[in-house]
Amino acid sequence: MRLTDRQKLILTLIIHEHLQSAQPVGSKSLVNKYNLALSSATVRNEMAVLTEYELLRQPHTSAGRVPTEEGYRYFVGNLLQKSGLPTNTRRTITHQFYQSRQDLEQWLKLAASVLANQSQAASLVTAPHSDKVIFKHLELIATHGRQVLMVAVFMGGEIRQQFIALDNSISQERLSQIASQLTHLCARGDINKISHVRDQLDPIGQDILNILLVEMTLIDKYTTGEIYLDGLTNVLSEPEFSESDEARQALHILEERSLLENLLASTVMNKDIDGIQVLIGGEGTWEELRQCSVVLARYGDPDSMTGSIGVLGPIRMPYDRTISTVRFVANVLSDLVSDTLAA
Amino acid sequence: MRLTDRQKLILTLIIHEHLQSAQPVGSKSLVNKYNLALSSATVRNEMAVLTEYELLRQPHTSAGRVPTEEGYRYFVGNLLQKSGLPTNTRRTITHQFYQSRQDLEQWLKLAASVLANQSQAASLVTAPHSDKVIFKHLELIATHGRQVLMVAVFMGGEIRQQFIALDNSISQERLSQIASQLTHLCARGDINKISHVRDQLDPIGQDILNILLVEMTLIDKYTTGEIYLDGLTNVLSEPEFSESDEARQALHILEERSLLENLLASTVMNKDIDGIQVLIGGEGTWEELRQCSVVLARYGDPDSMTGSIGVLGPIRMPYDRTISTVRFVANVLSDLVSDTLAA
DNA sequence: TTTAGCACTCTCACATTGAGAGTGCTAAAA
DNA sequence: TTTTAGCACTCTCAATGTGAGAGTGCTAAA
Repeated sequence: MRLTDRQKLILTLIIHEHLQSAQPVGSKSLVNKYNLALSSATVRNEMAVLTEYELLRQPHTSAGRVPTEEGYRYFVGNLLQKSGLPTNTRRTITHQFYQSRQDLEQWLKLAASVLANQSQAASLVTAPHSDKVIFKHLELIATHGRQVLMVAVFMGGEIRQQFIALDNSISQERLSQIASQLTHLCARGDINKISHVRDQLDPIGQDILNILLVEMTLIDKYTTGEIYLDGLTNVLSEPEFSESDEARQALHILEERSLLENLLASTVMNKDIDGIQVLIGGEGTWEELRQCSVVLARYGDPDSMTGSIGVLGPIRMPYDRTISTVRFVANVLSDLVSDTLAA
Repeated sequence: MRLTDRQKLILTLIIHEHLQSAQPVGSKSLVNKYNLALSSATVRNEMAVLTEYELLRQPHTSAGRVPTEEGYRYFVGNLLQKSGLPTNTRRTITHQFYQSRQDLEQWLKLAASVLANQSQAASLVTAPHSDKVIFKHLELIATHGRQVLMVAVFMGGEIRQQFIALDNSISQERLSQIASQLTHLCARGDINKISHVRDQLDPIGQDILNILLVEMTLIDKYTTGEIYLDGLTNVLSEPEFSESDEARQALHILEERSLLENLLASTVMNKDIDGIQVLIGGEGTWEELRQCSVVLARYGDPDSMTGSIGVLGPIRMPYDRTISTVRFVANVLSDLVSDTLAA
């Protein structure tokens, strides 16, 4: 399927027009609005060809044309030239980041918020995560009563923590001692090796080791830690989600963590050159995303820790703008993270 | 405004009927459905009285009656007898909790999930928080590069933590030393006292102390830490939220953390006997909640740490069921928390 | 290859209509 | 005094019809 320049132009204009109106686009109105040096009949003929190619679709026999998912894919893949964000937008975003606290969590929340606002859609941001989870350091902190906070640090700076309830209350000194012992025994170890040190521990140490092992299994299994969401209500303003049923389906995937993880896991693999991925209409795989598009990127250092950021909105989405925003925010996050993680 | 028993019965039945149908309830259908030993005319007369009292409302001149917010309030306040959850539901819930990991965070997430599922509405759960924030223990954990995780533990078991980026990379040993020094200097101190110890610290210690002070101010200011939400998409299935605009407004309050905190803060004060609060239709104060009702309870130990749990749904809500569920989950959480926090 | 012209199609907004459900009122019954 | 049967009236809602408007495909001429 090779399109002539004129066909490309018409496809582009139809997408552009449909983006604003959310209505089918007719030949006549297109010619008028964009002052084309063509008659509507010619445009009609070209439209017929594009419809033949399944890049356009007619909702009804005598209605205008609407881009198909395939049409959007062609547009994103072939017609969209890489455009940057306006300078003042970039400045605003950068400014927000450097004004926030020097805190990873703040940055991630802010990233989600910026993405949601800029794209007027829902956004998601995952914390950076490493493939290699090599244990580095353990800390046990008595909080109150029998409750203890266990913090495990892994190479690369990733941490996992959880509250645990011991059988008896133990002093902070004793806890620190156990933590130090475990840290030395397990240092630089992977999961298989670590289970061998159990014999050298007292019962409490063994309990904690067990929990640590569970946690390390989890960190291996779930490729993402915390997921930050924002702008969920934005998608409700889109006309395609005025049917609350459609909206529910779309938001459900964001609320159900396991769905979201699947989505991220399966798309993380095949990046295009830019590291930006655009998933349009579920691509036949994601039933819940049939009405949605997702723009994803990874940030961080591919050699150590990476995380994902993304925007979820209706298929009728301003892809150029969204892609630019996602790309820019990913770069900002990469810079911030690699900066603080550098020795 | 004193109602006769018959008026109370009719109000109850209308609410019950409207709960299922989401439609205005007419006199004739009410008599038929519930086999009342009354004629529809009599019921009509009583309905007229209740309408006079503004407990019922007529959407249109010749339509059936719908309960007003005031009607629901009367119902919840005067007609609802305290009913427990069915035994097997209680068992299911309890089972889920005791099967989950012995971890505060898991419990809170589970509580949100249980509330959302049982009530088929949106739920919120805040972590337990104490009014008195007395510093107890500080831990500094090197993660990677210049990034350090600071964990501050307060009396009662509350913790606050954040990543901080130091100017230079520092060894874990040195960090532990600083943490220990700060712990001793600040132990049992409140904010005002703590700032005096600054002189006794080296520059790095002073930096960290500054951040600690900020964090302690924050913990004082924001009365709630983490907030767990669940079941946001549930409310989208209700017919009153089929207008996506209504739905957006309702969900927005849950998404915007500051709004949510205001809501919690202002309602936490005046409890009814049971500790259960029911906020119907925003009560004139909460514009965003005009279409919603919220059922709130506190859990934990009033003398040390308490948190909030709640359910947000449409005004046409099964209050008896929701209240029972909220009460039960609050009790379960209280038990779990006080159990692990006991020495 | 492009375009003007034309007949045809389909949606959408709007008005009309009749059935159904509900109400209030009045006068009779309990 | 309270309840009820009966009746006229009101209002919604779904179904139906209608005409304007926008769009299409096709054909024949430019």
